Amino acid sequence: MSQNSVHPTPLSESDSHTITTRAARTRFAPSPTGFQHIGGYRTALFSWLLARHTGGQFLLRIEDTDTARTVPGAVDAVIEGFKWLGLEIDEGPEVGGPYGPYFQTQRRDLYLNYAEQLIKSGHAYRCFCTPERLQQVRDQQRANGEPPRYDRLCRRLTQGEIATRLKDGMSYVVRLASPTSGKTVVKDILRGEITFDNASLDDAVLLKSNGYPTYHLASVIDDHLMKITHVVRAEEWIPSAPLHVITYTALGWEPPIFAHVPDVLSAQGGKKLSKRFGAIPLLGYRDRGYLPWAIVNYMALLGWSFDDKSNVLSREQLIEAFDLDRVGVAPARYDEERLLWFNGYYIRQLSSEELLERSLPFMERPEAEGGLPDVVARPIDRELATKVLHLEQERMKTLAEAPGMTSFFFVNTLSYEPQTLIAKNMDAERTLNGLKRAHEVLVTLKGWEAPDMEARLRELVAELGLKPVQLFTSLRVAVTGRTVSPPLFETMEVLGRRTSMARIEQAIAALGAHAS
RNA sequence: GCCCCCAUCGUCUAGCGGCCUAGGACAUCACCCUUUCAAGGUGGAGAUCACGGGUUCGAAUCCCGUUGGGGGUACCA
Repeated sequence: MSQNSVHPTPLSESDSHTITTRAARTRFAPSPTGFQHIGGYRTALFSWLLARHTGGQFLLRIEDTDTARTVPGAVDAVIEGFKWLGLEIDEGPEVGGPYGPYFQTQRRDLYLNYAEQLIKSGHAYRCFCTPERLQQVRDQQRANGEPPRYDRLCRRLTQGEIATRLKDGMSYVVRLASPTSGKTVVKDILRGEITFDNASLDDAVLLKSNGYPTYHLASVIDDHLMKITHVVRAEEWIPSAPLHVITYTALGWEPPIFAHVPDVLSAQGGKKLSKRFGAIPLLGYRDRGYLPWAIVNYMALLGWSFDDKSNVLSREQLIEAFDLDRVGVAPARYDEERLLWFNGYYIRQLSSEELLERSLPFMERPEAEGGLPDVVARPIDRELATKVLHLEQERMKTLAEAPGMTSFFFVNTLSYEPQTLIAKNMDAERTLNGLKRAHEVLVTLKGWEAPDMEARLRELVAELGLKPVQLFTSLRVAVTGRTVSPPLFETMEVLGRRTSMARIEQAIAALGAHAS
């Protein structure tokens, strides 16, 4: 088997069925050269969902063969990201597994052996060309309007010439001997069959001169050895997919099923989401107060849909419903508004305890990092926080908003413009009077419960011939220091009698001074 | 340049030849609820299904072309 074209069979109905029903082993194989963002995790999510849906396994493999670009901490961050999202990894670094190691740098001998095997079988060859010559060739080709490709100089070397160079200690790479005629078909479960003219293929480097494999070799070998059934990866891999198919075949292996999923585009423009174009690392969302499942739910619907109306999906529902067949092929744009909506929705679903546990870290961080004012003692009173959070729950879009929204419950002194005490269609005098009368009414109250306050204060509103807004606005500002707050009476109840009354008194004083 | 992928409301999408005078969600607007803001409810606006040719009794749905966007073109993944 050498330079023949590959003749695949079309994807039939039954193929497509068995393809998604048998237990799938999938993998996410990032290179630790940076920090993964929503785009990468979305691809990983599809992989994970396929594995879970079919009762298979999801593995994590670190493609760290580009040692120069490896970034410290990137591996830990990826794993941390999966943990945070709640997507378990069945095999990989940390958890191990029967097909390890899961770092490609620890599998060098494997790649070397297979490269050797490919050379022996004539599917690959040593190339002694220098980078300079390669560059020169490409420049020339470009100048001639030809597609830049390796000119296969070393493919024509005789055994003797090769031996001489080896003896001279010349460094070399190993290249794939791509077929030069015929066609190679890549079967993609999402896109059907993609046909490539072999004449347009390049003799890709499989093994670098430093002995490390390139993606093209390493991923093929690992995916096969790790028994990966479905390769779910970004669409940027489509152009090199024929090389992979050829390599599988050359090694005598059956290629896995490919699913090239579309990119996630940046919010601003039609560019692929990336650090350069508006992407933030996944864990950045955790720091910004996002709930992991809100992210997962949002990501799942970026390029995949269940039907014409499903929107909010639980973990169980998602796993049950997910199918590769329903993954779209058109790139989707990242939409922060929609993500925020999901986040707000899931925050509203939280129990009091969960809301507390999730919000506390945000409230307790230093003021400079967005936490409550530093004058508020840590740890924060959990009982108070629970009540307060309950009041703000349906208003929060992110957990990071908690400190800002609730600070007036925790501080001793409020600071606001006395002017804001005066409601629309009110004046200072009537406002002052209203506050004084409200104070009188509240003082006489036996208990300190919202329904009571509301009943008595509404009577007062009627007595003063005012509209509820006219009085309640003043009280709101007096008690919270802001014009926007949770419902007034519940707020006062949580705030407590002493604090509420003191604040109303302060407002009266402030307004008195302001008016005079 | 060459190769490849893609194309339905602003955004995510449903649609896989007749159920479409194109459905849902986010965003947006109005109204209701209402002590503010939210949440919730109701309703509206918003897509000549990129364009042009076919095929067909019939096309958003199939085919071809055009345009537009994206990706690849490394001893990076």
